[in-house]
Amino acid sequence: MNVEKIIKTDKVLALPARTMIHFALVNNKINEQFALGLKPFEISEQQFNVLRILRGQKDRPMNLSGINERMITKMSNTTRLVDKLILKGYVQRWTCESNRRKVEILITTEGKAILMKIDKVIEDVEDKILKNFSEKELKELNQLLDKF
Amino acid sequence: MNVEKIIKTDKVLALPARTMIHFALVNNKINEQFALGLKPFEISEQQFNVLRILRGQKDRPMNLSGINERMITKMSNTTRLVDKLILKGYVQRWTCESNRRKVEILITTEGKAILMKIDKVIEDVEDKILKNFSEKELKELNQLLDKF
DNA sequence: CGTCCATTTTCGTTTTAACAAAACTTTACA
DNA sequence: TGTAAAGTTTTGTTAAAACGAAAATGGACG
Repeated sequence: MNVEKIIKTDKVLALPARTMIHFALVNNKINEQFALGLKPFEISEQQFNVLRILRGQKDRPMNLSGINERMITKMSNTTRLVDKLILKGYVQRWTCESNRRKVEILITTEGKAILMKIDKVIEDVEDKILKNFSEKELKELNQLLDKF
Repeated sequence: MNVEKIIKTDKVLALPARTMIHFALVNNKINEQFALGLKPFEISEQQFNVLRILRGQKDRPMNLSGINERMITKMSNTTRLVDKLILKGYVQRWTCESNRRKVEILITTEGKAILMKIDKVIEDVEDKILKNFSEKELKELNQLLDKF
């Protein structure tokens, strides 16, 4: 990926600015690929994230805050993400017995099933996106990303 | 930034998956900072990009495709970005004499003026985001980003 | 018990993005 | 010239995200 070529400039970009633009371009590329992979499942990337998070808790139900803390979405929208997933039958929700302010959210069997299918596709997408990286380079990249 | 801590997992993530999550987290952080910096100017990041692109062309007017090629937004939305900027008085638009399908878009004096103010803020945001990076590390990061 | 406050979730609204299709102009060419 | 095709921009519609405020419950304390 050549930044200057993509944004069609012949100027020399300052390194920090170039890094920011570079980052945005890569992120865009990644998002496109993920969206493409998820499209056949008619599920958005954030919905997919919710499902992954719920699966990670095994069969322990989570409440909204718990889910939200692990995501980058705003709380108010997490509610709606869960709404969508309920409509599709991938998660269940009920209000918590002991504390009626809370809700308990759990992934369903159907949710787990589709997640397994999606997993394969996502792995392929990841491999495709990262195909130019050696393991060593990936580690270096992760170390650099840690600095943010 | 510690990925596992942020997403509150105690699992060992596969390196490709971790990289993708890492990337998304960093991108989110960057966007938040930029949005915060731009907020006082009541201008979105994409609107800011349009202005920067127009300035880059000096006083040569651009058409929509030209702007759009340098951005990650879809064409149809670039129209609306320009609409917003016209309302604010930062750009002008008229239909091209020689080819009436095209439009000519130009940054105004007001546009250049606000851009100069924004520049300072954006530089600060960049420096803040990248404060943990040495120049050498920034170059390494850019080289790794090129591999995408 | 009643009242105030903190916690948790949801709702309403506005802005932004994605996608598809229409509108308008030019060009080519029969 | 008339008409189809291609190029350029705009519009319409729907889904997603950002932001702020409201609702509902639980806990503390007079």
